[in-house]
Formats: sequence, structure tokens, C-alpha cells
Amino acid sequence: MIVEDEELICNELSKLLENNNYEAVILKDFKNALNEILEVSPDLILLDINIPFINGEALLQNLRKESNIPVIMVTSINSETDEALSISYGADDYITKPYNPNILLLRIGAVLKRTKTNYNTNGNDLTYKELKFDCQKGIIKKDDIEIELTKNEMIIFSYLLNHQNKIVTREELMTTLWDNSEYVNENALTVNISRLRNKLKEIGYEDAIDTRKGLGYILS
Amino acid sequence: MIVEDEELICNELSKLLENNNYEAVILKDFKNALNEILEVSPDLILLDINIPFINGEALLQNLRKESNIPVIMVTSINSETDEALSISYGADDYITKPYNPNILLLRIGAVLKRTKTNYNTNGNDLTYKELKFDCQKGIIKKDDIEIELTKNEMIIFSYLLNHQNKIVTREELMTTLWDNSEYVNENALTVNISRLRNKLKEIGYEDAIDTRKGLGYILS
DNA sequence: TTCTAATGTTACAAAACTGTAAGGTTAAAT
DNA sequence: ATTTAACCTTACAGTTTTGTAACATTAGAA
Repeated sequence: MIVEDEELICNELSKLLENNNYEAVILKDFKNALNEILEVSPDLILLDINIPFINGEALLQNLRKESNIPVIMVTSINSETDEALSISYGADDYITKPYNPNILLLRIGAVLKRTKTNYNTNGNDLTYKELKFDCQKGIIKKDDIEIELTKNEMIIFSYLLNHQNKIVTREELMTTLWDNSEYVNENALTVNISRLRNKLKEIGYEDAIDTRKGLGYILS
Repeated sequence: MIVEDEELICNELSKLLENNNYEAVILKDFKNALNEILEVSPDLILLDINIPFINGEALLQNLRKESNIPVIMVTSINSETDEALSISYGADDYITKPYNPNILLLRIGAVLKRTKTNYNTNGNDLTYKELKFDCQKGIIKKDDIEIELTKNEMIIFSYLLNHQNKIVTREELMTTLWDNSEYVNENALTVNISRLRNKLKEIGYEDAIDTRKGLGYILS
């Protein structure tokens, strides 16, 4: 979605975008911008700071209260103040006019790429060496093999993947799995680790989770 | 982690960072950069493109094969080529020397903020109105109430949350849940939706998932 | 080398999860 | 108003998940 008042730029932009397989929508009613944005729910917004009737930064700030739609701020002047404000208010990137079309496309691609994990359908993959872990569905993929993890296994493996090359204590894992439930047997974790290791073994990663006796586990 | 050869800048940077409650590490051995980075496993890297012995862009490219550690590229010249390359190779942001310290700090903050969901311990929360959903553990939180979801319910709810205000077809959900397994009863989805709705009802969100007959469901 | 706390393995039963079927309800088109 | 396909609810049983306990193994200190 393009939020911009200069018609010439709007047209240029939407042509550029559509030539590159994006679907472009131009916001017309600036007075009702927030509602329109939320209604359309675009995948990304190109937001000019200087639009009539409304302050671009304030709009961004209000939008952020309700949505994480990625926003690239566009501004005419290369003022550092604007840049600082936009980033702290939640813009995902920032570009100054006049822009190089290729750079703009790259930045759009980059923003979409890095936000899609939170925002989009797929792309919830964590990686470890040659394998991918869809932490939404709990499926480990290697080549054409898929292994399903149980909920406990998912939690442990996600945690380890998010702390690769760092020692993770047993206590950390227990807290992550069961919060403060006192009644849980210490050994329950050991058993769950064991079960996860068995599944990793099926795809040749039997040594992925290393025990550091007295310290914890490490994925390295 | 600071990857930069000019000692003066290194010192300035690490002072700036430490004054702002970051822990700064300076990379010394450029020849072994990739290994050192992976070993230290910093939360963010400030990477100068022009460092001795190794090409900054190539380093980034190699790093990206093994890790998603956030990288802010630093460059002396304001060349668009560099910018374009860095973004497409996977830099999370880009800044040119000489930089304004405040801007740098803001950019660091912004990058950490937007990457932490994928990368960090916590922050796996999706939100919907007054409730939070820890999509790693599958727990819905509202006020002090917590509701545990089963794996199927997690998958459905995550999907809906990631497509708020958009109609999600039954087919989309079925594919997300069971891929192409032909044997699954159409009704299985309906039952799972029903079960999820019952749990949402417990915290007063009985109308959260709306049916659009013939089209699908919508979380709005 | 010996000892011991830390960690691992296995089997089992209770609990939770999940697809199915059978029958009920609803909304939209005619 | 009637019809009907789309969707919902409930109960049930097969399956999976999970904590426990009992015993086995191991790494590192002494």
C-alpha cells in the first residue's frame, strides 16, 4: 500500500511494484488513513512522512498500537531527526526521496523477508546444519524426510535452536517446559531429552545435543 | 560485536555501547572471523564492509549460511551498490560512516527489537486484543488466566493470528494441519475449531473466530 | 582406580489428544 | 417459507503423549 500524496510518484511507484509482481494499492483518503489501512490489511506500507491532513509519524505510532504491518518510511528531506523518530516509533525501514528503484525494491524485499516469520503464513523455520525445523507445526525436515515432534519435544528443540552454541541449563529447560510446577519429576526432562535425541538419531543427528555434565546441554 | 579495523572507531563504539548498557566485544582476528563470530555468538554484529584480509560482504554471506545473528553493515562510502548488496545478502540494517551516535543506537535498538522474536528466548508472543499467545509453548494468557492449547489448536490459532482481519479458508487450514493427507475427514477441522472456540470461550472470547459461511473463518 | 552424583534408558499406566460418526443447527439461495 | 449445503456439537474409542519408577551408565572428582 502506497501512502503518498504526489500523484506522479504514486503512479511511478505502483507501476514499479506491479512490474515486479507486487500488488499495489494507493491510499486516497488520508483523513481516514488508519481505518483504511486496517481494513485493507496490506502486506507492507510505503508511508510518506509528509502527507496532507495528517502527520505521518503520528499515523505510524497509532498504527503500531493495533498492528505489526511492516512500514517503510519515505521522506523527502534527509533529516536525521525524521530518521530517528521513525525508527523509534516502529518503522521497519526508511528511505529518502529521490530513491533508486532498485534499492527500494531490495529494501521492500528485505523487509518482507525479515518480517514474514512473524507475520506471514510460512517461514517459521529455524535451521540447524542441514535441517530445518518448522516450529509452528513441530516438524523437522531433512532432505525429504520429515519427523514430527510432540509438544514437549518442540519446546525443548525450539529453545535449543534459539540458543545454539550456548549451554542451556536443565533448570532453564524445566522452567520453559513446566514453569513452576513443583510436582514434576527431575527425570521427566531427562526422558524428554532422550526421546528428542532418538528422533534426531533417525536423521543422523545423534550427536546434536551434547551433554555438559553439571552444566546443561548444548546444541553445537 | 564490533567488526572494524580502525582502532579509534572501535574504542569510540565500545564506549558508546557500554554507556548504553550493551556489552561490547571487539573482533580482533579477521582471518578467523566467521569462527570467532559463531563461537562468541553475539546478539548483534556491527560489521564494517572494508576490513583487512577479508571481504565484509562475503563474510556476511557465509555467516548467513549458518546463523541469523542480526548484522548492521557499516561502510565509509555512501555507495548504493554496497547498500544493495548488503541488503540482498542478508544485512538487517545499514549505516554509513561517519554516523550520528544517536541514530546508531536507535538503529541497533530497532534491529534488536524486530529480530528478537525469531532469535531470542522470549518474545514469541502473538497478540489479539487483550490476550497474548505464546506460540512456542501454546499457552494463551489473559490477565492471570492461562489456557493450554493442544498441538492442533496451536497450529490453527497461530495461523489465524498471523492472518488477523483476513478470511482464512477451510482448505488453507486443512493444508496447514495435515498437508495432503487424503484420509482426513473434512469434519476433523470443524471439530478442532469447535474445541479451540470452547477454550477461547473460557476467557470471554467466544466470538473471536467468526464463520463466513462458504468462505472460511476470520479472526477480527 | 574407585566412587558417586549426574545423567540415561526402558517399560508401563494414566492422561491427553484426535479422528470418526451420527445427529443437530444455521444461513443463504430459490 | 422451504430447502439444502455448510457448518456445529457431542460422545466415543483408538492412539499418542507423558510422568514415574526402577535400574543402568557415565564422567569426573578424589
